Amino acid sequence: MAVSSTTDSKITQKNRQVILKAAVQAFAQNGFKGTSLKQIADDAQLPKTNVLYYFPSKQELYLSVLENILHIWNFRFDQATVDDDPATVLADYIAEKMEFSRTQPFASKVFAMEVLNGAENFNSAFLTEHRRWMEERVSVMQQWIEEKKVAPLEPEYLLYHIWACTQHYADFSAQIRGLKGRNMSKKDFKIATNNLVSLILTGCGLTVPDAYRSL
Amino acid sequence: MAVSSTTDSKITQKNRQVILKAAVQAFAQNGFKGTSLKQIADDAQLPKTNVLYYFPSKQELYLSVLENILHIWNFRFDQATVDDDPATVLADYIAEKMEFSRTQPFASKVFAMEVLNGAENFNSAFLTEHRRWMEERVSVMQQWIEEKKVAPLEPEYLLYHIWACTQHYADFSAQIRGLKGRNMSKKDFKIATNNLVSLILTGCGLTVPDAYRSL
DNA sequence: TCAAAAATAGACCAATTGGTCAATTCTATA
DNA sequence: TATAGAATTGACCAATTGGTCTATTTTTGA
Repeated sequence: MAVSSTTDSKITQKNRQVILKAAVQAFAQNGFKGTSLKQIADDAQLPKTNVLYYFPSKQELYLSVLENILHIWNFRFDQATVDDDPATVLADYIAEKMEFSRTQPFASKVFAMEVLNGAENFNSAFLTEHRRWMEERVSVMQQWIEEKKVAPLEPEYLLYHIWACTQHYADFSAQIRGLKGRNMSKKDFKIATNNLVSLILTGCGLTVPDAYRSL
Repeated sequence: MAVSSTTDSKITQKNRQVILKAAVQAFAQNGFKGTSLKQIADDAQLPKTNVLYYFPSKQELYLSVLENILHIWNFRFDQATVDDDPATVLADYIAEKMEFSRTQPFASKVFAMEVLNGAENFNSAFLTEHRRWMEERVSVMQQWIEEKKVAPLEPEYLLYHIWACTQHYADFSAQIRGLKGRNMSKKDFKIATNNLVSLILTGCGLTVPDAYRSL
């Protein structure tokens, strides 16, 4: 659904992408109910009727946006096993999620707002996959703990904390901008990432890899 | 503004509170634009006209809700000095914020959504106070670091991470519920708090106080 | 007790909303 | 080049929105 099928014409593909891009930003700024089709159409520089030509309804458009986001989300999930080095795996995962927050803040915000509003638009396929992923990660981390490689923290909560911190830089960028007086630069993100990696890895009893050492 | 003035009658005070309570939940679930006065009125079991009798407009009602939240927010900010024990101060602050997430999830969600949507409704007074508070906390933590009591992490980012993790349990409760299959109990919050305290304090090179030890 | 003020409430309004329909223009291909 | 299908577009519609106005009821305090 989310991926444009190959049977679509060039024009359809382009217009659908233009609309989706405008929609992500609009939904991120005003939520589902707060966003009007006119606003999306204006942003996409298309008449409103055209938006409804490419997406049957506002709800369907929103679901497409959401599906795209979840697709990226899952794509980026790591595939670590027990034999990998916990420090490297966790540090890289944190860095990857930070990079997502930096480059795709609107996607993160739409996801956040959907969850905030009750997450009633996630389909059961996503939830199933999400749970399975979680179980597998928890299992790997539990083995790390048994092997005394990682401090005995609940893996489930550790994952929540990693998500919370990394997504915070996208979702709460307005608050950070207010405090800093400016938007976070690429360099700021680098510093934040290293600080976060250091905090969490040290908190887990791990040594911080050299690549994340400068503070 | 947010605090009901003493000149208001009993009826006014009660009705304003009933409306505010309904409004917090409604705004948390649908955002500002997505919430209708009719919905708030129905939740408050009052005719819509009555809501507009107590609050001049939807915008003013929203600002009142926001001001109440910010008031609580600042109220709870700690007042630690250099001479206090970093471990105790940070652990208690984390626990306090977790308790806020547990008992006032809707307030946290409205705050989150306001920031998510650009934080354009925060008045400059809040921003000024927010910045001042931040500077003072950062200053205290920097001195702790200089005295080698705390690991050399950027205080600013450490605070972001504490906010992110603690608020996550309110703002992303729907996601956690989806993964856990149920809402978090009081006991779950206790476990999450101890895990978080352990993670962050250890990450800062501090010893976890006994009160937060059981995992 | 009784009048002034506070509170309640229904009827109503203009603006915006998501969405439909029919007419027109463009594009690909046989 | 002719034509079928794809794409564009403006006119339009019913429903919902925030908000006003006016009339009625309830409460308060001299």
